[in-house]
Amino acid sequence: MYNSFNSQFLEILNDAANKAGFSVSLDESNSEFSEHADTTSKIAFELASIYKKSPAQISSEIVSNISIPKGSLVGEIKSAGPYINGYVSNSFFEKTVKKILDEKENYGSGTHTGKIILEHTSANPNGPLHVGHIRNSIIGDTLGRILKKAGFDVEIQYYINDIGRQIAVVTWACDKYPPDLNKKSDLAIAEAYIKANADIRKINDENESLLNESGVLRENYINVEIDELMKLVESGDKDTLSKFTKYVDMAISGIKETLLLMNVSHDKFVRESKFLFDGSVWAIIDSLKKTGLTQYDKEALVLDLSDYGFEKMLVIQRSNKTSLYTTRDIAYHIWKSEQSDRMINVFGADHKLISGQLCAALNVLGKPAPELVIFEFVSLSEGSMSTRRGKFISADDLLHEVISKAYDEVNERRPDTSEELKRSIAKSVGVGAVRYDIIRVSPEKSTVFDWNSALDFEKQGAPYIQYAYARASGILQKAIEQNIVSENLCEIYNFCDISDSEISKTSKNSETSETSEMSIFKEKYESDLIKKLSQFQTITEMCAIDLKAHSFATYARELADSFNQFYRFVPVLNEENEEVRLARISLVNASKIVIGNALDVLGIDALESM
RNA sequence: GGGCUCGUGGCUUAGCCUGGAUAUAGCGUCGGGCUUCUAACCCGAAUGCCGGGGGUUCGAAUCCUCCCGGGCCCGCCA
Repeated sequence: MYNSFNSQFLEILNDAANKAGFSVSLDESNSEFSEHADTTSKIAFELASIYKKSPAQISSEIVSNISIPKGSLVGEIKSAGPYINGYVSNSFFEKTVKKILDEKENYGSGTHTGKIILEHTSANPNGPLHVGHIRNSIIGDTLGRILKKAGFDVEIQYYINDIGRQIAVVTWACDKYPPDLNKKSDLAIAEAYIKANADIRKINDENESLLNESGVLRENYINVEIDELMKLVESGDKDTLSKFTKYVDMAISGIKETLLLMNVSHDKFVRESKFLFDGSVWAIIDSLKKTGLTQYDKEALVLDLSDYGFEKMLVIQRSNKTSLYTTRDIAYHIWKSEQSDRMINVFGADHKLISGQLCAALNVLGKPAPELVIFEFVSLSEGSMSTRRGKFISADDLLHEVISKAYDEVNERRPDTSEELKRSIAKSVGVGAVRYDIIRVSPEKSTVFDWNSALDFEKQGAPYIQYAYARASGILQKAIEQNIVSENLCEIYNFCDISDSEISKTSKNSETSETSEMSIFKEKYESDLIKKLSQFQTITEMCAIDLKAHSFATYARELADSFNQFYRFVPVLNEENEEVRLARISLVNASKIVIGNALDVLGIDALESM
């Protein structure tokens, strides 16, 4: 509804500016949110230099030519120095609430079109997800939900490295140290992987000390065996391949369990090996050779990307003729581009260089490159996390600790509720707290994980928003119990019914109106809340276009804030006037719908009570 | 060493792309509010040379430049 209001504002302003003698054509970029008004335009600044007048003078000249059509969502337009401020009309409020009640869970959906393949998480199957990985998962998942809400057709993929060197290490490791089947499968894989890496390091260290004496570097026999495994798997050796697959599947099933716990889902899990065995990797190597930009460095095939600002050659095939992640990734992206209009990848900052090279290589081949959402690292106070070295905090540990803390909280507040409900609320609150805490910070900020702050979920975080939803539910529940409204909450207040087409009809040919229709919503807390509700779609689309999930988190918090203030100051069930009471119940219902939609976009459970 | 990125009250953080009205919010601190729809709530107060210098501009947290500090990357790993 805010979108409609704003475009009407711009239309009126455009007419007024032309009438005042300024030749302009205003679009969305000429208005913005403002703390001083419901919308504002800075167009006077732009016109000032052209017409050699002060911005304030231009602003007042435009405003004196304003004529607001009857029935408009715009109630008033004023100049404030150089700014031109727009305010909603009284009818805006009832129309907004009505629209929400009509559209329910579809309220706020955008009209964007196009197929997007969004890739996120894609962590190596060598262990459980850690607190760094889930920043990727949560940013990716939330972004996916935002894009879907904005109207895009989104397919979410997890790209599984199932044949790379690290998986050869996993396979070697699990052969030597069989994974403990009593443990969660991804953790069991990690334990073997960590031991194997320790073995490799130990031999390397020993070799280095021998090198000091003899000057000849001995080959690390484990690396030799791992190289052998890679050659076997690439040649399609059945036994080796089935071992790789077995361990990868173990890790992935554990990872999926963690993702499920966090409300993160993928539509497809795509295996790297697909692009090796269907021959596309070799086809790409051939195509790259034809560009004339490749050469051999020793036995390895390398690609010259100096035209794109990359100084070093990009290796696309090892000297032993096995393939590399980079090359398989090029194949993957070409495959994705063939079945989508846009590709978006969520990557950690460590992938910045390689993904830049990937885009350059795709460009060399004349293929579309993905859009990148890069997030900075989550580290530990003692340094970077590393699965290989076993230095990480698993997502499972974090989630279980937070859920357990949430349980204590619920137990204290609602000692009488059933054990089952308490556990369910704790899970929703705990997961929500983790998701919100991660998504609220913009991705380019690097962070240091700290148990104290992780467990001390902020007051105005997910539980705050969930609480606002639960409060709305509580009022509606009571309203039904008291027989004020029917079970299905239908037709509880009869809002004036003016369709949008009637609005635009009147806007063309009517004179300036007094726009004096009164609104049933007279309290400031009501109108502030409704204005926030009306912004849902505008905010969602802004976040979708900018690929900024964290801005949505801010909006959701502000929305809850507005509702909590309304709740505190405006009586609903206790309101004496029956008509006003029904209107407020409608507003509570509308708030519940919009907060619920916001929580859904954030992947956080909406709770009827907590 | 080179490239990328971040630096905003005690702590965490929005705004920066696209310069403009008193710089956003939370935590913490201090003070107030439950016989009224769940206090996981609400209200109020204090706290900022927006890392530092220089520049562009009528106007800079925002653009340019240099410097300082943190993070990431610079593998025939992914």
